[in-house]
Amino acid sequence: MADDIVVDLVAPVAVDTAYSYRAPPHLDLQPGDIVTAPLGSRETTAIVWSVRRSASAGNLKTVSAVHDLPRLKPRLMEFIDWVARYTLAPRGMVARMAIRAAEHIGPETPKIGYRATGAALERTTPARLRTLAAAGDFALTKSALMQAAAVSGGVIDGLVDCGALEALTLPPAAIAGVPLPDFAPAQLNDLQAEAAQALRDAVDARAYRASLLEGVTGSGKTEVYFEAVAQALRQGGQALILMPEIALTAQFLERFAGRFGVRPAEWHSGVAARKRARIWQAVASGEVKVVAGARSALFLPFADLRCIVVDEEHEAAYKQDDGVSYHARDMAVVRARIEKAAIVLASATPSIETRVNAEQKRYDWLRLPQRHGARALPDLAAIDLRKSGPSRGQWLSPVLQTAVAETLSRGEQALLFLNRRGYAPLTLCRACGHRFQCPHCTAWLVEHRFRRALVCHHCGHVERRPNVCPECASEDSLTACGPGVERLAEEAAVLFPDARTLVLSSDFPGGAERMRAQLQEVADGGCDIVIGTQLVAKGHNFPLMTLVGAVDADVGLTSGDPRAAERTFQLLQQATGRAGRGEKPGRGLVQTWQPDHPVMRALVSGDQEKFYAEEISARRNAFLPPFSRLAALIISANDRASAEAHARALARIAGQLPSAPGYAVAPADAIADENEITVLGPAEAPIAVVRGRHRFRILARAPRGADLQAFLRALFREGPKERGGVRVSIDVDPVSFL
DNA sequence: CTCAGTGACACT
DNA sequence: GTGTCACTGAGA
Repeated sequence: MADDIVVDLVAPVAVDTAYSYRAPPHLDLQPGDIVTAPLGSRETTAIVWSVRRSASAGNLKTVSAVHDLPRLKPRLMEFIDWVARYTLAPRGMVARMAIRAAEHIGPETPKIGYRATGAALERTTPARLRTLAAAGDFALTKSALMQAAAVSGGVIDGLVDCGALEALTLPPAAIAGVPLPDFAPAQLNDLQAEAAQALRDAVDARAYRASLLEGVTGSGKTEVYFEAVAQALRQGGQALILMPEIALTAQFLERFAGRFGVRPAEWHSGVAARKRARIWQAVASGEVKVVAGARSALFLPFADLRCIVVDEEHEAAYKQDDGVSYHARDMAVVRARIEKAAIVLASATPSIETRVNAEQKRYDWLRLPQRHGARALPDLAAIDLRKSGPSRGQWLSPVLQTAVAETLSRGEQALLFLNRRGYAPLTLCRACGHRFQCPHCTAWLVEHRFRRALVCHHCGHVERRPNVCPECASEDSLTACGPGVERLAEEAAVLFPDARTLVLSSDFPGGAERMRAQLQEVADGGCDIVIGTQLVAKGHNFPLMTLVGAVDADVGLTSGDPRAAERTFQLLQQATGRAGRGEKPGRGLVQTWQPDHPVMRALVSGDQEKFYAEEISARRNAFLPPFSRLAALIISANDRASAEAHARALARIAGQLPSAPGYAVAPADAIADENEITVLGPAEAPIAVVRGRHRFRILARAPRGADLQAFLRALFREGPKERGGVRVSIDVDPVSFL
């Protein structure tokens, strides 16, 4: 009897192991094929991971069918394996990210268009005439025609029946045009040209090569990395540009089109499932040459990837926290290594991790220290809130008020930047001193006057803002303390009653689409004063903006996270960098209580190097990333007590594992031994409450090179059995250390 | 005694 | 991830 063919399939389910199936010989399955197979009581899509011969496949289920999709390349499969091992996520879940989009490939429903034939009508009605007038020679879809002629579908059907309109099947729209590497090359200055040449060489090398492209806002980083993309195109290869979701704007796509003639294929959560499926296919076939996408684009099945760009490399948004938790910037480097491609990490304010990699020569280091063209960097000054702060009940100091007034009088835009959503960060009772605190965490409740609610920004808890103090029952005694963007808008409306003011905050309804529209409106000059949280600081150009006021620059500095200084510096640098990107020079005013803080000094003096030097040595001394590696176990349950009990039990067991010399309840300063894995025990309070689940966290810290993954796997194996709805997940390379 | 809601478990 | 099964508590 002939041997049976057996295939091992990785299904998009939360398991790590591949399942074996019998393969019908006529399917001729190869690794990378996408198939359907029975799993439990249903049929699932799965990836053929390996093919072998076996004497007895008698008790195995049989593969049902092969999809008519391009085979996944071995390099993508290797990447999936790598990510799963590194992040300790089930391999099936990582595979799912790579093929999720393909599952929406259905038989393409052909679009029907309608066109006037010119045939005479037996009976004319106003609706029919309108429709024929709107129809013309171009075929329009039914809904477009209905809209244009303001008629219902019945009229169109009637016209088709009597021959005045004809229905045609429209050819499917091309998913993306072909970008031309030499469509409109930018004029580069000497430094840019030099950096661009280095990147072209890196792409030409056809080998893994990582480069940090560090350049101040406005120095023309984009033009430079476009040259790397162009070089990949000249070779007939593909390129991927990763960006934080918020930065993927029409503005960027147009800029790309200006350089290459067409827009790149777009990949983010706002793209419809069907369209994503088509892009997925076109990327696999090599038809799509350039993808600009959010972090999930990293798992696309590129046919021939030669270049990856990670724009705004330092952004925390590259970290995915739900489901498989991975850092897209780091995984992009891994993908580039596997694909033997060039990778460019671009930022004005690189992460400490990337800077250290550049300094240690793991990455090439390309620097653009000046702004492109004649534009100077904005003129920055600190406003010492202790000496020249605003009067009581106000948040804008006299200096800033004057600056805004001057800016408005010149017809230019001002940005008031305050990284605090809502109306006021704290509400207290003047009568009894009661402070509104979140029942689940230790955070204050933030008043959102617009929604008439008190909100916990830590865990999402919402309650109605009462009029009476819940503690002492006094009426009208509740006072808002401190500013939020809503309160700032109130102040701006009083100070500048004639200015058009727009508040931009991520918690306003309407989602990402509305946000993009509003950012565009600002860029087009649709308002005079923009009041915004961190999202206005990022990735968008406002050519008319000449003044940026950081209203409370110290926000975030006291959060206790060792990355706080780095993040505050990056944020303020980016926010103030919004000023003066158009024709006119910009100015930045930074209101701070701590003008002597290293972050403020570095910001105002422009001495970024000193800041990096200090931060890096502080990290080295504290044995923090990138001089160690961190992973967090996240223990969550609906019931706080069981989550906490489980976290404590896990920490206790971790302390007994051979590779762990012990654990400390106090974080950060408890290093048992720099050469061994240290477990920092569970915090007393839950880290957060997410969707009703209380989350505790245990940190594990390991020296570079230690097998942190093996340790965590052992901890899982030896750990207490999960019960009481307790779930444990792992976050390798957490963005926040605490 | 039935039914919806919850959690544990297995899936080749 | 998702379907199934056992178990629970509310209601006829």
